[in-house]
Amino acid sequence: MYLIVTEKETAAKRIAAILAENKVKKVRYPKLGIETYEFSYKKHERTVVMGLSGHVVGIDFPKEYNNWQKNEARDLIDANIIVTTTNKKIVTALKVLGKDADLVTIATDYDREGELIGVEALSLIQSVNPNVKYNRALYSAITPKDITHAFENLTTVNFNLADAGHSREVIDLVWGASLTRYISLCAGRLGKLFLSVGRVQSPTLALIVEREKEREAFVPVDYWEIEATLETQKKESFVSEYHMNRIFEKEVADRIFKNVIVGGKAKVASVEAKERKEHPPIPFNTTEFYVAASAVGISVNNAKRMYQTLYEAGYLSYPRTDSTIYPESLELRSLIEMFLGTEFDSYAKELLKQKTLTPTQGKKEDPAHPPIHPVAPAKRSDIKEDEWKVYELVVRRFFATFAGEAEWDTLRIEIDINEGENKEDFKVNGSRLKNEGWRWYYPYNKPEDRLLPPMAEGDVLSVTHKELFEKETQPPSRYGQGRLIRMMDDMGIGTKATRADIINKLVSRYYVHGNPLQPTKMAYAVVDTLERYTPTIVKPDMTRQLEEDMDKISDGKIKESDVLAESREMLDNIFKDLEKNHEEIAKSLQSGLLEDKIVGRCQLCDSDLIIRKSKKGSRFIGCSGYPECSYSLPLPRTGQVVVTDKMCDEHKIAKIKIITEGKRPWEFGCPVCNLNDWERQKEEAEKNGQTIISYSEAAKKAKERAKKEEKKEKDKERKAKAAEISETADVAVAAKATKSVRTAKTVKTAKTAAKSSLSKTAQKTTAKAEKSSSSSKSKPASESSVRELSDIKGLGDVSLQKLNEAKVKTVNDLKVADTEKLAKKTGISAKNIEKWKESVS
DNA sequence: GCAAGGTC
Repeated sequence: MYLIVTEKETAAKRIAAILAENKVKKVRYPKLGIETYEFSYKKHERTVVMGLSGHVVGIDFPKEYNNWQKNEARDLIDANIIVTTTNKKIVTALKVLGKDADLVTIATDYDREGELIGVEALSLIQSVNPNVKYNRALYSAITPKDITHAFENLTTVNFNLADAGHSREVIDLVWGASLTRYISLCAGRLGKLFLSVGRVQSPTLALIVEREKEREAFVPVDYWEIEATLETQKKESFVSEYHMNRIFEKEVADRIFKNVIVGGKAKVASVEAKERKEHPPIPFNTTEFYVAASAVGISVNNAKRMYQTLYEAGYLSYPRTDSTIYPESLELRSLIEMFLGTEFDSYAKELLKQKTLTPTQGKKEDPAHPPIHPVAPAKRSDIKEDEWKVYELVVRRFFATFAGEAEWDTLRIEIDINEGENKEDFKVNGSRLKNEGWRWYYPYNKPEDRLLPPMAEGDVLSVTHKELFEKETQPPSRYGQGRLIRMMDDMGIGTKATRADIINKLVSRYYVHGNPLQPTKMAYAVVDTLERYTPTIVKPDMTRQLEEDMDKISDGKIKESDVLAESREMLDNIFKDLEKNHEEIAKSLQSGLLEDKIVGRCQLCDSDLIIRKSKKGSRFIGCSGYPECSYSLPLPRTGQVVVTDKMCDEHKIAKIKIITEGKRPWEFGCPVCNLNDWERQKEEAEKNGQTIISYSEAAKKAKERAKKEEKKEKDKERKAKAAEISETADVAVAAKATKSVRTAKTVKTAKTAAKSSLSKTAQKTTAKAEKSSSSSKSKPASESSVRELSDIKGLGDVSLQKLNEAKVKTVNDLKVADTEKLAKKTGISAKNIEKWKESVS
């Protein structure tokens, strides 16, 4: 039998379809719990393709190292490393099928991890079939062209490359686990609250902490802006601004403002007309996709999840790729043609008018996967509304990469207000999109036209209004998730498949919270400690060095064992230093821990208010002046308490956020406001003779209120963001125009600008949203038709089996199951379980 | 209860 092993199930299925000369038989192995694809290929009458699920084995320390307190963290450096099975089902299947194989082709992804995954599979097969022959297939896209070429040019397995991958595994485990334990033990944070350290997560955390420090060190500077509304002879008005946007001296600003006289005259000093061209965007890779999704208001996590669903449904290409260059084997024209007759018909038709398609391209090539692109046309009704947004984004981006430049006419008009000594230089910029080009296909974040009345040099204008704005410079903004992922990509830390997970990890370790991301004081303390004693692991250099070593290993210039020995020696030296300074490190980590607990100052005695634990284990906010002062405030019973940087204006105390894994964060808000609310409710209840509401019930009500408020705030943010985007675009409609609302028809005020820069797409999607929500209302039957677990949307076969194994076999089992326990047992995310529960409740 | 890397 001829066995072909791929990295994932979908690749197995598609490769089988391409290679098979006759029909492909899908073969189920109920005992093994897997499926394979069988057919005849060349001289191999029985050819079997089976898919793995990425790595099916991993590495770890032996069991005896499991106890954190019993072992010195340092012992992990030279501890034995064992191979563990991470996917039992597939490992068993590999052995069963491998036994019958006389030839094996490793057809995993064409990259380092792919080679390692392939060698892992091969070793498992060899353990039951030592003399089996094997070779390797290399392909960059699963197209007939690429696959047939790969199987007609089979090559050898690159063991050096796999060794390189293996060295990464070992170094990551040894450094990560030992430092994680050391830091956690030092800080006294054990169990669920341990503090983690790693080659990728720590430099990422350092980026966030550094930015926060910059914000704290930022000293705002006052500046002024001046606007003058001007009117042409034809009574068309527009808003102009002082030629230097920011004026940093008050006296200068006052002088200019004084010189601008309402009712006075101005003159057009110069009119400069230009043309500006915007290149179409490059194809999406994973990073660029996340960035674009974030920019249209889809969070990285949601983008990732929805893309995965669309990929599994066969609508979109493989989600994890670095490539921004379409490979030659991709049949671009037919990918566009498939949209003829769909709702993208007119776009496809327009593109197909081109005799040759010349797509844009970025700089990165990924030998394993092509850039993100649509692979099948979807109908709106086929997929969920949110998923459609993602699908549409991908399709539109794909189209845009074949489209022409967008062309803008721009105008820069300089204006003299007054003449002679009192002359002041003002200016106004105008812009008009002359030729939409790619922006027709990809209308996201499109800057609005800013139209100006016709003017020529020497024209006389009159001043109808003036305004002086006092402002201050703003600290650098915190990183949003999309931006952070792009930075990680630029710095070469993490991979396309892991960057989003790394950020989630920082969140679940309580190092960061919110979006944009804000670090806790604990994060400061950890980063500071690591920077001081083990700077290697907080910098991207460690990854760079590792990459270099791995290249040498795969080139055969150096042995894996030598790299590992050197790495272990380095780590051992670091531990010498750490242990020497043990007490100081413990102190600084613990003070970080304490700082996270300070909420504000006590209203009674001005000491610090601190989050504390009662003897019974419940939390509360107490005064550090206790026992002299016994001021206290209650807190919710469960969830991690996070002190935010938002202050309650009334009580000068930090607002609190409660984070529970797998749930949305709860904006608890001001603890004093919450307590007051409760007392008010209690009083009222007493007056009416009702049962007295408990504090936790009151807190629940507060939670609902907070949710509403949060939503309001988010809407506000979104609007602000839209305005910001149009402001930052080169020839944008400045949102500033808002302040001078009294303008005439030719001037778009910021209000309309903001509204319209949410743009037609946004309006369209709201319209769609309304439409589809009414249509879903009309068939509530589909909701109640969830009788079995398999009816639940988003619950696939794999999860189903995991649930079955955990004895959750019916919808009711799911309803009554404890989310967190079930998550632990099955390995399914609590979030998903919660989602399914909601869908059946 | 440790890492990062695959995949679902």
